[in-house]
Amino acid sequence: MITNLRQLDLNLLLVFDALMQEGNLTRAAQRLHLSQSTVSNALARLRQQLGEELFQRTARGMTPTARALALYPPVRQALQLLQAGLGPAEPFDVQAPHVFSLSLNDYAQAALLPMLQAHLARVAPQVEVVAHSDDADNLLPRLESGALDLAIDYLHVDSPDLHYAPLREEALVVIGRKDHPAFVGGLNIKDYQQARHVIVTPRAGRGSPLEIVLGSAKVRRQAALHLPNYLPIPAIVAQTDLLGTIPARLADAFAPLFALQVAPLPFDMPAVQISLIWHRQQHHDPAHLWLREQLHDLLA
Amino acid sequence: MITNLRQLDLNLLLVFDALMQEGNLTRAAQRLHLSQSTVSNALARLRQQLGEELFQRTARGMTPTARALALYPPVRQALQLLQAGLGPAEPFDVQAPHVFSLSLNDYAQAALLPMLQAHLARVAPQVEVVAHSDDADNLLPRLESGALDLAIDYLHVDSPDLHYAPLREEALVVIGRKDHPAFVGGLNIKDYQQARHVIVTPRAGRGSPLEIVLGSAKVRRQAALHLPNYLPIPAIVAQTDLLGTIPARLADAFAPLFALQVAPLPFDMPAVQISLIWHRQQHHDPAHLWLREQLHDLLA
DNA sequence: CCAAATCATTCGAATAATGGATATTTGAAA
DNA sequence: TTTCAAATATCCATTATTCGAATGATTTGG
Repeated sequence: MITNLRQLDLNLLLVFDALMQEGNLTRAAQRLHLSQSTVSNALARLRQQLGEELFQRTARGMTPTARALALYPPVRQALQLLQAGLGPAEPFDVQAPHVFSLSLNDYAQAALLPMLQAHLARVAPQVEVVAHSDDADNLLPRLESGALDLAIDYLHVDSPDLHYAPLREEALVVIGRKDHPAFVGGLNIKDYQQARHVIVTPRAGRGSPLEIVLGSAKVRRQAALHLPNYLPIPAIVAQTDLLGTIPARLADAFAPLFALQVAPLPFDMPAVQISLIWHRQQHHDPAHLWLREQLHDLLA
Repeated sequence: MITNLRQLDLNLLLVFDALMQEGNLTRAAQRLHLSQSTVSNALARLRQQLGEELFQRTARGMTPTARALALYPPVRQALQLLQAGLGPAEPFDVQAPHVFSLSLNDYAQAALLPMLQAHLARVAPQVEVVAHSDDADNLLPRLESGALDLAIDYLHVDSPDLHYAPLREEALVVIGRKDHPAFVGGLNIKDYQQARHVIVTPRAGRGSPLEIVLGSAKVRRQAALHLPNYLPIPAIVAQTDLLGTIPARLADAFAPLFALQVAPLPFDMPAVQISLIWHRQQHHDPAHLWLREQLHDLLA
């Protein structure tokens, strides 16, 4: 079994690929512009290097063994990747089907995806977007593996492999129900500390910018309710005495609907910088570049 | 530029990969257990075969050119694929993160996904499922490219590349609002033909099993409303004089809620066979195999 | 301009790939 | 069974490639 690719002459994989597709050594040789004997020898070498039978001889050619069948998909896919990657770089075809997968929190989903969707429907109708909820934990590996194309987040994971492009800023405000006593005469820091809060659960070990500012300013607040999402907060706040600290744009949208009071933060905090985040593996991919441009144009 | 992979010695890609990662020819040589001169020669050959400069020499090693940076991701990914594919086949790790993408219509989504999700949450909490709506058109290419792992459908695309596994059968029934006159004294075929219907739009050129049976039995019905989905039908039927022909299980669930009348089809029609559909490229993939088993177990 | 680090080139020996000719194997038809 | 056509394997001489040690050339920071 191969554990290191140096144990194998990768050129033999071209022979394997052709052989799997032709099912016939002579025809595979023709396709490769090689002699039949060369291909036979190559196959023998491949068998020897892998230590396994790959084909069984029949009267009409070669039929693959189970092992060969199992080997074929990754080989085919790898060769296809190389073919595409080494050939001339095709620009992204906006008419072609393509799936992008993004990670972003529920507020960002609600704020950005409709805009993005409307734009895509117009300029690239075959393009699909799959949104995943934000999960700080596996961000890097998922971006690296390509399971995620992009993240939209305030997180700053310190890795030389990640690219960041500022997308927009979100200022935070405090919301509370109509007639909430904390807002009388303006919300000050004492009111804020004495109230109980709905907060968005910090993700695995990482404080949000808000938590960090609160921590360094030694402001303590008591959480009565932890949520994984932002969108339910206005409705909850409207029906309780809890305060919520949420993006201003979100507050602006919901405050009228729920008759909420909105107050600026009673302490200094810079707006939260939301960035596009991607892995350098994707940096030069034409499709990826195109999506980044679209997002940037839409939000700047 | 490479148009045919035979123009290139694929083994050189290992050198390229190591060089990209080390940024230093001497260290790359060490990592590959080759001499420095061998790697230098290999690099010269690679440059010659690609017809492009890939690295620029510096005092500390080699920095990649833009071209090399663009080349690297597909190369890295291809090598990783090969490494994984040629190595010993790892069984699927149910604890590891994994994303499966499925195509199935809205009714199947509602009927199957909660079950699947509950099962996965228990046995494979890190596994995510992405559902895509059914689209007969691009099924084969999307399954082939891996954009879709599985389809769940009654479609039978005749391709030697696709595998089918019967999953379950869906019988169809007719629904109408309470007091709908067509149901008086039992729904017969004349009632069915005279009524107007809500129908699910047949997908690109392909009739559903129902359409086919209707066609060959020369039964004509008039559609008043075409929908792309099944789930809205009960609510629509409840508020109109339209009839709907939908899966019995769906009717059973919604008839009580909307006070609907349910009648068997007034003509002979075998139950619709729903199958798991996948591409042979995926047939041996351990993760894929695992998912197929889970689905099969859940529904049989 | 020097020194240290690093990459490129040269060269002969060893190794491996190639393809023409020929032998062997396969499965189906006679 | 025998025969036959189609196909793969093997042999071998030729050609091409790879390897690494030694040496030469280049780069950049000091």
